[in-house]
Amino acid sequence: MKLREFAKQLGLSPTTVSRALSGYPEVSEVTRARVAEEAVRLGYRPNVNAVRLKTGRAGAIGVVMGRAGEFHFAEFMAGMAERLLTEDTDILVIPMADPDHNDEMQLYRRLVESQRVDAIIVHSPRPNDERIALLHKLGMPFLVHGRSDIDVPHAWLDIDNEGAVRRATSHLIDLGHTRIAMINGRPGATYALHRDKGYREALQSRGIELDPQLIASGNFTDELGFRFARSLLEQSNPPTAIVAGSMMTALGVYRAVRSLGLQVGREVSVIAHDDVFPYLTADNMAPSLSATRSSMRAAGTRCADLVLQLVSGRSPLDIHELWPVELILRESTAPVQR
Amino acid sequence: MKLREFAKQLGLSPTTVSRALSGYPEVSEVTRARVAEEAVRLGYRPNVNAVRLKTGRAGAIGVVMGRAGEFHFAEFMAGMAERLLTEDTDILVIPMADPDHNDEMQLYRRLVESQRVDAIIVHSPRPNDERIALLHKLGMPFLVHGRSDIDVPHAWLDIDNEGAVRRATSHLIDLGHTRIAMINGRPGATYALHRDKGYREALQSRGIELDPQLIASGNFTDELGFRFARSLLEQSNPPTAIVAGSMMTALGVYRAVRSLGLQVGREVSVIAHDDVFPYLTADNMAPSLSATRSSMRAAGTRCADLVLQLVSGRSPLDIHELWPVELILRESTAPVQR
DNA sequence: CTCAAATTTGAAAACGATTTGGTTGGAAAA
DNA sequence: TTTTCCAACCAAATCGTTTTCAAATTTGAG
Repeated sequence: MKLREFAKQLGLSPTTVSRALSGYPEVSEVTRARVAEEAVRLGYRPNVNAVRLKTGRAGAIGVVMGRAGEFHFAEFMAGMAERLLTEDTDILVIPMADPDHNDEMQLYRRLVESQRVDAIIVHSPRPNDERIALLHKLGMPFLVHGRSDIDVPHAWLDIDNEGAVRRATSHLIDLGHTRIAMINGRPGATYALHRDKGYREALQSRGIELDPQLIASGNFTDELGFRFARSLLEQSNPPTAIVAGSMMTALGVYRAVRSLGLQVGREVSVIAHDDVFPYLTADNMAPSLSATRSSMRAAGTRCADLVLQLVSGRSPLDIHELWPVELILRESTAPVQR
Repeated sequence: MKLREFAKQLGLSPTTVSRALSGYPEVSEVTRARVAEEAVRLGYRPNVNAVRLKTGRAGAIGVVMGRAGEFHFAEFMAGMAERLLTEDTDILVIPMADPDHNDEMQLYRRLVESQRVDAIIVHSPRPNDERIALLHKLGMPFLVHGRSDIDVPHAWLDIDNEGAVRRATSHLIDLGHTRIAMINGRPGATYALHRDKGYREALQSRGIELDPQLIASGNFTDELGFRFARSLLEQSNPPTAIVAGSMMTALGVYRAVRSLGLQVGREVSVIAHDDVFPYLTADNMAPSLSATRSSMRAAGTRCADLVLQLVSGRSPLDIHELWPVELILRESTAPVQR
């Protein structure tokens, strides 16, 4: 059913019908009601492509998905979806070609030029992120999930990674730990730098010298957690505590500790960061896992919200949200054994 | 840059340019080359919305995302993305409103009517799935990821859940186990029925009577695995083996076993189904986890491929792929202890 | 009761591509 | 030489909306 047809059935012009449905003021309430009602009854629905062509709006916001298939991606998306449910806006998932650099720039450029999205969400930005510069230059609205130091105005939402790790580390120091290992994310992303900073600051402020051997970084897999923890704990001067970075690495760390006949929450304390997954909870681990917590799903919801505001004209200049992170203490952290 | 403008710069008509770029035969090779080259140089790119309006193609395939934020969703998507990278097709993620029934039908209906997608992938179908009937009725191309008994012709791709669980269970029986518990997915979905069937058949063919107490079902969370395994193992007549359903429930089961001072691969054997995640591998669990394995990512890739074929006219009638599942034996399965 | 102002409605021109149904000029066939 | 055919190109219609500008209708003041 097309507009023409539908309008004819109502004995109205396409103009009026279009206006009635899009909520313009210059149509009487009585006809608006009638149009709305009949639209449902006869099943009229504007052709989305025609609308988009005419209005120039794409009706979608783009999310570039890395190749790694990060496990928190689904949660973030679910959060976005929740917010966009009532909106007439889609989520467009754009696969990232290669981790290759030029290619990624090409990807963003093409995405903008093809006008398939009204805005883009940029994940895991780097301190000096070309994507941000590019999007800004191209005039595409975008929201950065994470932070960047780049000298280009942009909207962002991030969690306080630095503070989270600082508090986690400090707490371990409070418990008497001095050899504290740390598993970070892939080097390059700002959040990894922030975590590193939080870790260093906590140590430094308590006069503990940093041992570079105690730091690892890479994708948040259980394997990384296992290998690193295991190799450290086998050494002569093992750490007594580990800041594990993510739920998956924490699983690996737990396994490593057990495999050596040690016990988490006794010989080794562990704190991880918990993005809050429905299928794997810190509370349920054994022993329950102390964690810095921040809901990835909530972040997705809020990001969607902010992007909608961005699209409808809000300036990116004053969109800067830094979410605090809670530290929840459970059984995996305990005073250092002597 | 619009087509008009671009064509004028080349001294050609929009017609010829359009044809040159879309690979029509009635344009000379030399002009085609020139057009292609200049398009890159001047940065001309057809407006996607105009193309879609004119051709009636949406250039996107829809995937409805459940609210649960299942952890395998990201992998499936990553797989799809891989295939669609070179194609000019987007993935549209549609949030599912409520698990409420009517709403879901509404969702699909609206999705089809709004013409935002060229095809839809339906996940976790039920034996008699109204969504399938609806999509068929509405004439929207779709691919079912999973199977349905519904009496409507449709394309599908599924893994052999029944065979996988049958083999897993049989193997446990071969090892001497007779009390074998089973954790299934949410009741209702066909795959859960298939798994149940595989389980029952394996038992029956070996003359083992089924104990309904040994079966659980629900979302694949570590919590479910833990609670169920724990409660069973505390009983007077505990199972000696558990078919754990998923990696996450397997984690819970492992925890439960350990929490009771028992050992996986000794007092209790465990087999799970592994969708192959980069961040959590069966091989890395301790003890390493015997698993039926089938790559979710590969399924995503293939589904994308099939959907593309569907869109370009291939009949759904002969698209039926049943993927075999490998059973990989590791340390978590061992002969029953006596 | 008139006339201007305010409220509703419509006709037609976009939006930016694709595609139908021609032209055109030159080579091959008669 | 004339006719036929083909390759290469183009003008204009079209996809289904939104929106500008103008017309018709109603309202309210004088």
